[in-house]
Amino acid sequence: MANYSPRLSGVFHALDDPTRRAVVRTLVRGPETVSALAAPFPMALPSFLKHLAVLEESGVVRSRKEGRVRTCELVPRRLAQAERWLAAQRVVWESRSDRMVGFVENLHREEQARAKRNDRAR
Amino acid sequence: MANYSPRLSGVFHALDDPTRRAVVRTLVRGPETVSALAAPFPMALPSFLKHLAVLEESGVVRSRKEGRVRTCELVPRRLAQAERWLAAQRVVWESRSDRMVGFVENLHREEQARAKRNDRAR
DNA sequence: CGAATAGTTAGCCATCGGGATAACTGTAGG
DNA sequence: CCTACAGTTATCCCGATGGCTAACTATTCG
Repeated sequence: MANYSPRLSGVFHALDDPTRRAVVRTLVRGPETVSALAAPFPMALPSFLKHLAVLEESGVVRSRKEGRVRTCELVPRRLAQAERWLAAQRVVWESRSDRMVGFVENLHREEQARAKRNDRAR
Repeated sequence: MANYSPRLSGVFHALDDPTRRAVVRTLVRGPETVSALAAPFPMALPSFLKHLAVLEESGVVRSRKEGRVRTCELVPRRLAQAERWLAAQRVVWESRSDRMVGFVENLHREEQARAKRNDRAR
């Protein structure tokens, strides 16, 4: 198995901050410049740039500079990896729940059978 | 919109560490005691307990103590919230991609039309 | 009872994370 | 050319995180 994936850590870390999630929610609608992205936030630009750096380092965002303007865009692949990890856990959990349901149904059937036997024995 | 959700931050933060993800991967298969969970990891127990504390504080894991044994179990709801957030972003991205495809196809049609006009004009 | 088991609490350390300011670089535009 | 604009870099501050050891509590079992 060996599921140590540092990439996944990077993505989840990138998403653990409200500012960075807000940036993602903007970028899913299309590319934006740095200043356009930064505008809604009450923090200084260098502080905001650190968030962008985290997003880029995690691979969630890519950017290129033309003239003095840097344009950022989303890279959906990493988000998809995180989503798939969560889905995989859910699938295991749900399959277990199914077995639990089966287990409980078995208990019920056995209970009925026992009741029947007792009935006949009475 | 106001999507600041500190809960989501907690969940993503809980998942940004490989040790904690490994714990989740164990717990989706069913409840476990603290020592059983800690056994695979090369760290001291108090260090491991901090990870468990993060998982519990985020609401991803719940635990109860019977006698001297504490048993942990997964709470799937929080993971589901994170998964839904990711899915929502993907949906927006994909709808945009659809529009982009339409846009490019339009460009192509216009290009063809222009070529035709030029053809006639020639 | 006494020893082993299962956690827990307390405190120490180094590094990281999110914020700030100040000063700088490079590109447009008038 | 020179000013305004869009980012960038360099530091600093401080609280949070992830690791450790040591010492402690509370069960269980022989």
